[in-house]
Amino acid sequence: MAAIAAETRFEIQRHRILKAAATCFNEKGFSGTSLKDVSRHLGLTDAALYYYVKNKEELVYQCYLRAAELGRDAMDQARNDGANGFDQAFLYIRYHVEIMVGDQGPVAIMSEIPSLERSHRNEILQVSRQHSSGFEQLLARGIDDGSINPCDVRMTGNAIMGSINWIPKWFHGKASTATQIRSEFPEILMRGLRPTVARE
Amino acid sequence: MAAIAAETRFEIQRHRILKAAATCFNEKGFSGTSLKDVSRHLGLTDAALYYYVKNKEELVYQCYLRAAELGRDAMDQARNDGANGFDQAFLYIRYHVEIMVGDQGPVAIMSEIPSLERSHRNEILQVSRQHSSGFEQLLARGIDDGSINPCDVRMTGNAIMGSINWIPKWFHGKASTATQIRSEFPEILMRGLRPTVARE
DNA sequence: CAAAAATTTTAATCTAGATTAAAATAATGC
DNA sequence: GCATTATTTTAATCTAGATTAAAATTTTTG
Repeated sequence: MAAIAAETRFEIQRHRILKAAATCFNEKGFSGTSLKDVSRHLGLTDAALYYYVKNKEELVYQCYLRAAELGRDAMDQARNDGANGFDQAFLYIRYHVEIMVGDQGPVAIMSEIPSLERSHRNEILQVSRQHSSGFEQLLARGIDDGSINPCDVRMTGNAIMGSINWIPKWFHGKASTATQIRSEFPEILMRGLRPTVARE
Repeated sequence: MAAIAAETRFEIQRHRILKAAATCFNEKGFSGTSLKDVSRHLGLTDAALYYYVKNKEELVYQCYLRAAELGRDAMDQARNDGANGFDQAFLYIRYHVEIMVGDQGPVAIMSEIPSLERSHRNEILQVSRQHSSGFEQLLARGIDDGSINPCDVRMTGNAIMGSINWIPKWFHGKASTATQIRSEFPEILMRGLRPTVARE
């Protein structure tokens, strides 16, 4: 992950393109955004994009791949940093939210998987499933170690991931809102999971 | 809402079309689904759809409109049936979830607003905002009447609505899952909002 | 600075998919 | 059963947008 070596001009530009594409995809969906939409964001011509990606499908694929990688990083980090299941889940949410609203820039939410070509689709789906089940495991661990109140981890996971995935639909880059999301969302999403105080 | 008068053949068919369209839109997005995709679901030709709607944009518009109306109904009902803020919010979630997984059939999540033509877009956006703020009001009422723990209603509302809106992305009609969602989601989404037991 | 390599644009082409008009078929009222 | 109306299909047309090749421009290197 740590790229000490300076990125080449090519890599930088490619990166900018992915970001612009992610913004557009989140707003209008994959099929709804034309390559002109993307290139306009960068002051380029649509044809120029082909110097960086093979075609439009490849562009989404790369966007989704990046999203998947960032998600995986968040998961690794959370597992590493958290002391128990609750903390790990909490941190995972924090890191994931950071990805959605932070400087890593707009991340494409994976909402048009069917548009990917078969092999790409399978790859993304697989990573995505690992991801969901990874989060469910954190919850399960928390229940196990007593840091999380027993619950249906599958449904709870779906609920929480949905909240996060939907963020780009209403968050449009306003800095103060980003701050709010960062500081409140982890608590909001996890507050129902604290173990109830034992009654004596 | 209660349509005692039998629907005409035309209305029935139109309704079937909207449902098929909603299914497709949720899977591939508005721009990603062709009219062939929709008509194939019904054993029709793409051209036949034009007997029922003016054009493709009108099709999304109708889908979104229907979603908005159902949402409004859920809100009215919840306000009517609930005794306090918490109950109303809880019921709203229940009714809304029912819309997403129940027999009213697939409802198009409003994820490609920008594709609508200006006037339609404004209308849908307006209804949608009323809707969000209506839910936030329920939460505020709950905080007021002591049935909900003080919290940021804006962020909490966004979190909850996101969870619900994302459902179609992972729920694909399996009856047992629908049952699970129905019975668990309202509790999952509201469990963090119960007022903390007063300490004495 | 000149040559080579990298990047971008211009100008076509090509295709999927929206849309329409006219023809064909099915349903309904009498 | 016939005439009328409702519905659907067939067969075009039309267009936006993806893609490509060749030319132009910019950047880098020695």
